[in-house]
Amino acid sequence: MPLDLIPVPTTASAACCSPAPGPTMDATDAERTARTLKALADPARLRLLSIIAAHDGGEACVCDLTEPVGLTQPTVSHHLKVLAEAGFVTREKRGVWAYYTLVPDAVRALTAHLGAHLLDGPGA
Amino acid sequence: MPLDLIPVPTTASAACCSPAPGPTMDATDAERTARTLKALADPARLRLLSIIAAHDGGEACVCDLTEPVGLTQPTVSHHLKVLAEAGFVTREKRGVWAYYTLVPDAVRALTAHLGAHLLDGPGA
DNA sequence: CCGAGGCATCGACGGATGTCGATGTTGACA
DNA sequence: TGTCAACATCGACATCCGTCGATGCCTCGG
Repeated sequence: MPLDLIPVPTTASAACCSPAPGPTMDATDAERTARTLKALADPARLRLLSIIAAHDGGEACVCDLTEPVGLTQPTVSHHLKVLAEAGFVTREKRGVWAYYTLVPDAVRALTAHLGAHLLDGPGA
Repeated sequence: MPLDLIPVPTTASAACCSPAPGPTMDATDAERTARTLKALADPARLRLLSIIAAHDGGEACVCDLTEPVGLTQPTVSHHLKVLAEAGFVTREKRGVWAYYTLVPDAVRALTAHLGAHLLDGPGA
């Protein structure tokens, strides 16, 4: 595109609309990070993770979780599935019970990723 | 409800359904944290924050943000409002332009809060 | 005083999400 | 083998959320 076709802002008094000095988060990364954050952005799921983390060994079965959060068993199962798909917990079936275990590295990876892009960003 | 009406699990072979050893995140805190996380759990808002953080001084005006994210101006304005209400950015109007500034402490507070409840939880 | 431009708000629409009851699946035990 | 219990899946519903076009507000320049 010819540069002389771009209208020069003759009345632009101050310096505004600079393109973006440093590199920013690309669309793919933003989508992945947003999906991971969505898994955490729910009161029930936060409480479930907190209860699991409070248990010895960082694991708990569904029957430990249904009553404290005040939701039905299918709903709790659904939330645990969301957390598992996001990588925050792993599922292990022992006999009749299903034990969910916290994955601390998933939490650490998320917080580190946010910090890298928003705090110690390459542009700062 | 009379306790003797509760059927005793005579066949409960293993130890399951323990109440919860350590203290967990209460409902109010979970709701507040979830609301803050929801503000971040969107690809457009993550990119907006990233672009703002990449600018010098951690501030940018709306005209800097509309084109990179590929959304209309009203949509960008809406996302910025969500981010401002969650405390991640502050708005300052200079002349005709509105400058949004990143609040790093908001990001740090969130990640620290998550870590405190899910990693170095009081029960671990 | 009037026009232009940057930004916020409004109203509406489609899609995603949380919740439930009902049902299926699977393992333990008699 | 049949029954019970724990958990997952399904279908349905209400609600929330992201997006847009249209419009209003406010500031600057003429």
